[in-house]
Amino acid sequence: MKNQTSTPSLSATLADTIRADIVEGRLLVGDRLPSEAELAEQHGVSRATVREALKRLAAQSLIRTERGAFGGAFVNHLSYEEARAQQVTTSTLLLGMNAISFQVACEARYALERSCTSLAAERRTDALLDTMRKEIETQSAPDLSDEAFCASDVAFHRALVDCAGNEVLSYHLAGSVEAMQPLMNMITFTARSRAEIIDLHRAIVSGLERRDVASVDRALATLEAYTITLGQSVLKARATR
Amino acid sequence: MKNQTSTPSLSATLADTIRADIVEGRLLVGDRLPSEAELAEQHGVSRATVREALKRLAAQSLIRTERGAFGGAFVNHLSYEEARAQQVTTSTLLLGMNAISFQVACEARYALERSCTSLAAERRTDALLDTMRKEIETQSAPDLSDEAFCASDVAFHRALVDCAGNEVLSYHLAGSVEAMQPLMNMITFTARSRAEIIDLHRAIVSGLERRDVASVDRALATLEAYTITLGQSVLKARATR
DNA sequence: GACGCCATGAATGTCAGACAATTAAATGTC
DNA sequence: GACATTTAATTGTCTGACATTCATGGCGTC
Repeated sequence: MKNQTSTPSLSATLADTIRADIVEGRLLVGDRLPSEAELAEQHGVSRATVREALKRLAAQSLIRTERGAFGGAFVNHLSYEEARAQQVTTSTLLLGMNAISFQVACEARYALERSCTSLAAERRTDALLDTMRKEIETQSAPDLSDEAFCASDVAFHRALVDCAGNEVLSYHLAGSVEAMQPLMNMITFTARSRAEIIDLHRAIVSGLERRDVASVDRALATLEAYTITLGQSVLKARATR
Repeated sequence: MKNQTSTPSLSATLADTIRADIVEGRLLVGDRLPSEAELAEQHGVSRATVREALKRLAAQSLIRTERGAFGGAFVNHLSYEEARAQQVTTSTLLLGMNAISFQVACEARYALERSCTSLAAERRTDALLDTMRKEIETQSAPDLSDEAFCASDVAFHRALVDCAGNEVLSYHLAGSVEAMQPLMNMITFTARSRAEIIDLHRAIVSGLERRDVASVDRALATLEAYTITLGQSVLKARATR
């Protein structure tokens, strides 16, 4: 009996009702909800309560509100971008709040990422390979900040997962990769380690080019092991400090 | 000029401010936010506006509110369960709203799920194998409804991903598997197809038992192909109707 | 008739003030 | 010390008002 929630608030209940209407298809994308005043009357609550319920739904991108005449609350079309942004927020918080070891997080991330190698090798396009090559160039700049290096790293891996040519897969993988970024940002990348990583990135691109699944997979495995090593040395440095 | 967002509402801005405080670590888990009245004064807005902002954050499970003296809004500890529930809501909506072909969704789901096979074979426990066996028994009941069959299927696959012994991986995979459930529910499972699926489930368990990665992987691949076939025949049946 | 301007009305966004409900802590009582 | 009562702080809800936004339609001018 962890969560009694003795008296769930009216605004929460109303939000749940409307959410169910949307998720279960009784309200379709683009549909306009009744006005706040109408909802208030229909459910026997005040307008303030209705508004709190609507704000809850808006926070989950389930609805969007427009002002002015013929404005109101509309069932939102959830785009991949919005969905991914939400997933990243949630996952980032989850990772940050649960004392998760760097190793476990890394293991999960690379396990997930490797799930796209076979499709990626099969379907990779020249455009995406070019994107990856450009990111490698960016990463090679000697005066690049650690943050910029990480950002380019994320962009590289996003291009990699996009190679699989499956939007749904890209959505899930990009979310999990991005959620790792704050953890990755703890690492200070020396020139030595950057060179190592860039070499592996090159191996990945070259593997995709030759549609050589095994070599891409091997490069990712090596990258995982290397990243974990880096993470552990950071942790050791902190512990002795 | 699709989204000007000319005047973001005060409650949205305030929510963003507090969200940043949480995500960027200025507010830690368990911290208590100032009372609504104090927040209203601090930010020069009314209490109603503050409340709308707080409801937005509560909808994302970033905070939780308690009533009574010494109650208030507290930075929430995001559990795996809450995080997964949110991810499922988002992903389910994304799949439902974007005219995604069953095949693409299925391909993504199984690609992701197969990312845990190697770890699962290595780390599977007897307890989890037992869970999987029990679900297989449930699925074998001849008078089982389609919904119950699907639910047991989800439970089976959740146990499978849990075998990998990595919480983070389980969180991501369970989310993507569950999000597929509404799509799976469209399928009517004949006795013939249930038998086929159960056989493959048995193959998975037996493969894990023997720590035979390749055979688990093969069973999942077959399951993917078979599920896609089933999905397509449903679509054809609908088209000719 | 065509064009631009403005009033109108409907809706959301915000505010102020009040009261109800809840709950932990302080206080009183035995 | 154990138990009942009061108290104060805080969220939850309601009411009524006003501000702001914006599509529509009417009006006047050319």
